[in-house]
Amino acid sequence: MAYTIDRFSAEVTAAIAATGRVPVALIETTTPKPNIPADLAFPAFKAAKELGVAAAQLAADLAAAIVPAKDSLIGVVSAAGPFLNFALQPQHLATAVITEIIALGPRYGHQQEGVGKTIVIDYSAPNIAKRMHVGHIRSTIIGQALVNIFRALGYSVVGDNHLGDWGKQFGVVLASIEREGKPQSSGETALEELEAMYARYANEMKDHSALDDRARHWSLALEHGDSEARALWQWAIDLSMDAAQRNYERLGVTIDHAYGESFYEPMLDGVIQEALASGAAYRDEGGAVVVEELDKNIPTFLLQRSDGGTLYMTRDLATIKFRMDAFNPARIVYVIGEPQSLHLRQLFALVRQMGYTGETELVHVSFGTVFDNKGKPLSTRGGNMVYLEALLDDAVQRALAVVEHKNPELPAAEKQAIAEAVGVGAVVYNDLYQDTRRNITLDWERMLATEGNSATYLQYSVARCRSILRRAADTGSAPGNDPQLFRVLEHPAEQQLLKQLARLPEAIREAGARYAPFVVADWCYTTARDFGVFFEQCPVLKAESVTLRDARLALVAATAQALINGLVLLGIRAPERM
RNA sequence: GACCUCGUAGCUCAGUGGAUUAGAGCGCUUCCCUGCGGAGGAAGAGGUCGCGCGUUCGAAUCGCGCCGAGGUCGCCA
Repeated sequence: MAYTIDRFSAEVTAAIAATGRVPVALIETTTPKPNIPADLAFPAFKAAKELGVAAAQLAADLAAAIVPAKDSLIGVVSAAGPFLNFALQPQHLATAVITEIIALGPRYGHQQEGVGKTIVIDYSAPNIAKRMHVGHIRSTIIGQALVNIFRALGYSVVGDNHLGDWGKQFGVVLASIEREGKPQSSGETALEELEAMYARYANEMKDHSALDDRARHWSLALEHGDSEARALWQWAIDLSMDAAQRNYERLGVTIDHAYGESFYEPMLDGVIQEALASGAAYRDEGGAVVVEELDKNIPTFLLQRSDGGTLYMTRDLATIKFRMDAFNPARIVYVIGEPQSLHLRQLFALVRQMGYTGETELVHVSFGTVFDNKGKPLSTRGGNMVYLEALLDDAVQRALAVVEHKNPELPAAEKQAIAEAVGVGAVVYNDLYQDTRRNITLDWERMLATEGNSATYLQYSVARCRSILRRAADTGSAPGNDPQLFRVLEHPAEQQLLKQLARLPEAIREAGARYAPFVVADWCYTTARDFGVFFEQCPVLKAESVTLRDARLALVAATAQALINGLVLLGIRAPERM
């Protein structure tokens, strides 16, 4: 599928090549800054240097030599110093963009680059026996957005929820249950009790080695299939996943698999043996399996404890082997916090050394830590932890209050649904509107803002579009569908909006290439702003002519569609009205 | 000590080699409802792009060195 924006780019390259003045290899075009009145530019510096002429002269010669065909997307071609500028032909732009959005509907922006390739995305990964909190929301939300984006790019995406359901930490959970008894409550309350028990135990464990031994004992019992340990373990998993599932549903998160760390238990011996056999690891005097000097910047780490227990790293190693066998992916993407970047560098270095991954690309999409408004990291012990369910509930309550104020006449059920979409959307957007690598400060007011660069503003823009279309339908008019009609959309605000709509495919590609959902978020925001300007300057229902009205209605419909497509990728719903 | 991430307007962020005005939002100062949703739009004030040296015709952008913030570094995950 060649989108309008791609055809324009291809036509520009072809037009330059057709002059015979510049070798094709030297034709690189760039998107000019917004203040430049052009849509694509050819900076002539390199080519001019290569050809031994002045850049400005080359640009001027090319401008004179290029004559776009009548049906070309290329409009005005001009030289501005050393730059050769190409503008889109306004009428052809309008026709091409609107017809392709109408034709593709929900698939507008989707493409084929990933067809035939598989990507495994590892995300969310909540800890069993704990509530989900703001620390988990980032991986969950960013991961799901990446899943959506790569699917839109045509990849076969396998999402995997790598549950923290194993290891010594779980031994601590079991030991604390042994000591204090199993919580009798249910749901998040039971998880809250488990967390408190865990915290008490872990705290005392630091000074009492007997407690530490007991935790290790339970972790080994679990590994060895002890029935009591397994029964408690399964109970904790069911309890935790029920709670997690409620959060996932609200967030629009669906994860294909949830193998969890425990799934890899039977494979751990095998990978340890392979690591030893390959020479990547050795067993030291104490019995621990050590990997060292993979690279001068990779510190030594362990694959097995001296007591025979396995580690996070052991399970991650087995996980990669399993994923290669099961999915043969082109890439495996880990959506995990920045503090784990060393762990992943170590893991990646080891699997490459062992030859597990071949051509497969291993990627760490890291994200920053969440801090409270005083700049302190969120922690259960610090008493400033924010739990996901409570966060969502609070956001929805606030949204509901606004809906009640703005649109009191709506049915109660619809108001509730709107509040859910707006509240949850705000929380989601807070994690997606900026580069994920940054640390974020939990600023309640900023997060739940309904103005400016916010989810609410994007949803509001869609609602305004829908409102116009509803009113049009009420009076018997409808968006035009004759491509020739759209040629009348020559107003600067219309042209600006059309160009922005044309860029969605490009934005999705870039978001994928950079593992950066914020690129899509940014596109949505810019689109909403361009629509806002159009809305002020170009009356639709009261346009000067029926022709113009119907063409504008089509532009409004196309805007709503494209904006919704972008929001869907982010996991944000857009209510019909709000 | 080593390594990783980040440092752009009062605050939150885009901009990741190109065009004599570095862009948004919030906040601040003004303005726009006899037109489709004011959860909107327009205008203004506000910046030594952490600092220095270098590479280049050209650097917020690339390299090196400092400074500052956050993080990590064999038996947690």
